[in-house]
Amino acid sequence: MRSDPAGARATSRDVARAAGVSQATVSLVLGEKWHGRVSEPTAEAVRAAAEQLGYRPNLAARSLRLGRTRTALLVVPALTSEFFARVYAGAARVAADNGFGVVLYPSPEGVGPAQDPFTSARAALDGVIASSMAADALAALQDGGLPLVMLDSDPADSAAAATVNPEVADGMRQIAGHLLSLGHRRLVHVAAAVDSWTFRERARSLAEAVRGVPGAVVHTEPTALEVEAARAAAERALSRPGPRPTALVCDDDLLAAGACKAARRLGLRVPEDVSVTGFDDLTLATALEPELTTVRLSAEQVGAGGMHALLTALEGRPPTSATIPVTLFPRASTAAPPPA
Amino acid sequence: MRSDPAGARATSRDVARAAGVSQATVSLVLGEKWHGRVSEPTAEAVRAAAEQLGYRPNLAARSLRLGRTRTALLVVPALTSEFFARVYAGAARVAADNGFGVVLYPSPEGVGPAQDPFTSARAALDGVIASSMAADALAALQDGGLPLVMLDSDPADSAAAATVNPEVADGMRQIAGHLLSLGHRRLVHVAAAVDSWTFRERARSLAEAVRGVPGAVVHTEPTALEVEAARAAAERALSRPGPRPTALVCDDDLLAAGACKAARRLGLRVPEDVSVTGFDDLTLATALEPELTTVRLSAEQVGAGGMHALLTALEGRPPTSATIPVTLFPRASTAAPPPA
DNA sequence: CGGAGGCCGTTATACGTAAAACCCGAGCAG
DNA sequence: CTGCTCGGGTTTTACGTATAACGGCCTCCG
Repeated sequence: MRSDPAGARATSRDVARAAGVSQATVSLVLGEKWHGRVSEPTAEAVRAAAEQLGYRPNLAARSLRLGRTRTALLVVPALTSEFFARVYAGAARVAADNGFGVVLYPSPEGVGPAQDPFTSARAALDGVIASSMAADALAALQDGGLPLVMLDSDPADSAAAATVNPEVADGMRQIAGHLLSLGHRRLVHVAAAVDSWTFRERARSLAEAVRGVPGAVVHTEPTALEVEAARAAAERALSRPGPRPTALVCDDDLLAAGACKAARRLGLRVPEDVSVTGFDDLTLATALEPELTTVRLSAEQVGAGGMHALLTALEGRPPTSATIPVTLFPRASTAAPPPA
Repeated sequence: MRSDPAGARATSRDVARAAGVSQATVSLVLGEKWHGRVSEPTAEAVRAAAEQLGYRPNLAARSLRLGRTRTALLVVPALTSEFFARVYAGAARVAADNGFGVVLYPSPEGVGPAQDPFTSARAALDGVIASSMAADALAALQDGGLPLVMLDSDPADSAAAATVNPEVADGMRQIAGHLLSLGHRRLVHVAAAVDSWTFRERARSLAEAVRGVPGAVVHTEPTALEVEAARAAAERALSRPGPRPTALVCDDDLLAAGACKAARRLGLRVPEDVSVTGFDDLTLATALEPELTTVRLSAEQVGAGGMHALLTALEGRPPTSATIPVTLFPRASTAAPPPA
């Protein structure tokens, strides 16, 4: 219900005039804290006037007045990834439950000059949640002087901030265990060539797991985070001289899709000739054929945990450090290696 | 570079004090419009003080003062879809080129009470871009009194607003033409059971195209927008009594993935026994095997077009109505039907 | 020598809201 | 009768910024 000639939004003063009260009364009534301060008939008149004028509070003015905004900024490296969309969803849910909002800032990859997240966010902020950021990007965020929560990032990058990290090392250990116990010994790590904590951790954990098994080796094949790049990388790895690897351990489900394509192009069947594993358990994992053996890493839980951590930080409590468990989902893309 | 004891952010007045000038001068200098009003040494002193104090303008105060915010709200039905992430990317790019920002509002599907996008957005807004919204949701957005641009929505829902629509009807016509010319006559439309303009348009266009060819029929099988639901739907369609359909026309790539799984579960090969087509050309389309024949609908262009339309609207010019062309990408998931 | 402009700032103000401080009349206890 | 409380409001103020309006001082020209 709006009414005014478009262009001029109604202010609380307009509502006050229409209801025959002062602006302060309008603020009290609509702020829901008028009990015992305003009589019911007056309150009702104010609400009616507000409704009739289509009044919406000016958020800028409110933020300015209150000094806090009940708004968090979520910084993600890329939005096109389902993973970060899910992180957002988790954070937004917890935020909504606590009267907060979440504004998204996809840290631009080359879009103009490196912009300042705080001003580009276009909203006044109470705190920042940064997901999967490299150390330098984090440093910039810390200069904001706002409470900071790091998700999926190296705890060493900022000892002071709260962190929420999925147990990726454990996940990779489970994948390695799964493959090794199936009898695989020659593994390829189709590794995301991205400088971030998660991927470093995945590499470290895989190497460690393999090191514990005599005769097992892992060759690392780096790739960009795209299906085609992963296909090329996997094809390289499968075509190298010497005995063929029997398992492709991919840093995420998208790369695993590329690996599957590589196998097929070389005339190899998955999983009979070569096993493939993913990571994250996105929609893609079960959309592919065969369905991917992967590790489910609940991005929603990461986002939700991040928002919780931020809320406790905003209450002045000391930074927390949470951890999100992961689960192996053995599916159709892995099997025992072919007989030598 | 921040310095103050955390908690108290530096204001322009603090900078002024540090630089030995008035607050107005700080505003002039940092506003880049000081030429001929402030001497170079003074300006330099201000900039130095600002840097040293880690000054960042208070966005709420600035918005309040200026009355406009150079910020647009993008309302999308769901963020987990790569499609909308791309719409955002396109809009954000154009926005950045024009000194604007974009704040995202994923219209929640059941998250608490139907929230008001304008207040939940947490930012003061200049305009709204709504993507793929149903009529009732659009009506709510129009009450905001802000310039509105509709993407991928029924132009009839609001004659007044600007629209940017991909030529989905043309896309579906191309898909139908492709299949019909390959010789297919018994089609199934694996149709998204979502009340929105695009999907209505796709159904309409497909029906129309088939109607023009004697002996061609299309059976509609509705499904939720999920891989598993689509698989079930496609399995139903392929198992119906009577001659088996030879092509599954899916409303988007995700549904096509489900259709492929259905075919495989029934022992049918794609494309030899049954052809499958997608829509949108997301990453998924080329991650699958076989790669999907699909229609590329540039979500980036839709987003970019939406932002352009909003910018012209903000200049007071009359609402525009743009259209985004689509292109058929014939790939490996379609072939001639098997001989009867 | 006086006034008209530049030049380089400063002072003052408004944006819309929330809330602290204040105010007034009525009821009520002492 | 006086002074206090209390309900039901109003007046006032502050948040931080951008900018319009104002004004000293120096120079230059008539």
